[in-house]
Amino acid sequence: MIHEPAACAGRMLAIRDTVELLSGKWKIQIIGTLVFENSMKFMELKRNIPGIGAKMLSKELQELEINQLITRTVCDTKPITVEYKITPYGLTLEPIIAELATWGANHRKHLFSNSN
Amino acid sequence: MIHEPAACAGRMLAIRDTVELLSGKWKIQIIGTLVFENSMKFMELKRNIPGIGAKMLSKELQELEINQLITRTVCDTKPITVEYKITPYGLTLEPIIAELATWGANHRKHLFSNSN
DNA sequence: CAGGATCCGTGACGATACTG
DNA sequence: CAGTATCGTCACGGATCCTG
Repeated sequence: MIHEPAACAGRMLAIRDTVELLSGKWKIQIIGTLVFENSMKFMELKRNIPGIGAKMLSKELQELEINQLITRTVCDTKPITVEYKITPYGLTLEPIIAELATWGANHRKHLFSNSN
Repeated sequence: MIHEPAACAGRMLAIRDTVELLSGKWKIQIIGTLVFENSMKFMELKRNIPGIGAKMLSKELQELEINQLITRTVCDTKPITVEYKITPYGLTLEPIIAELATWGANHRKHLFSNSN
């Protein structure tokens, strides 16, 4: 963590890249559950992420797949079924997810201790 | 990091909270520069974040201030000047920012090694 | 210089209905 | 069940002008 202007600019660019990759209302949540569960069916994901619609889930999953963060596998079960799995590269995001989770948990306590 | 359903739901909630707090196109970048520079004038921030407009910068700063992540101080200089500073609580976000930055940097290498 | 007021376009997002 | 197609909306975000 050096503090020169050039390094700072590069750091900002890196941040921008990551944020853009995880843009959208649901991507972080999707990655968050897949990092934990490793693998999940479309319907399970939909149930696990309250409020998301099929269209949005489908779209976000496609974008995540394009970026090599997850894989999509069609299982030939009775009614067709699709399994989404996090890739090794996607697992790389785990530290970010973990930080977001622990910060959010602490934030709850913070709000509470301020008598909210 | 236990793996029971209840803990999972709580974790998702925490993630959601954090993401919401940092929602918007610019908040993470603003926090990112303030975590580094600690304190900055409005105009410096605007120069430091390419593409942002005065209205957006102002709005995002207000929301960050409401959430106790930064402070706003009016300096009575010749033409008035406002200084934004990260709070101790705001500094708490540093691990998240750091993770985003290092991941983004690695992502660049990843894309390069895949001959893009 | 900081930032509010106003106007406006775009696209992200949602609901519904439909196919294989 | 998984996904697409179609349609509609609203708020996010940008450009410009104006004030203390």
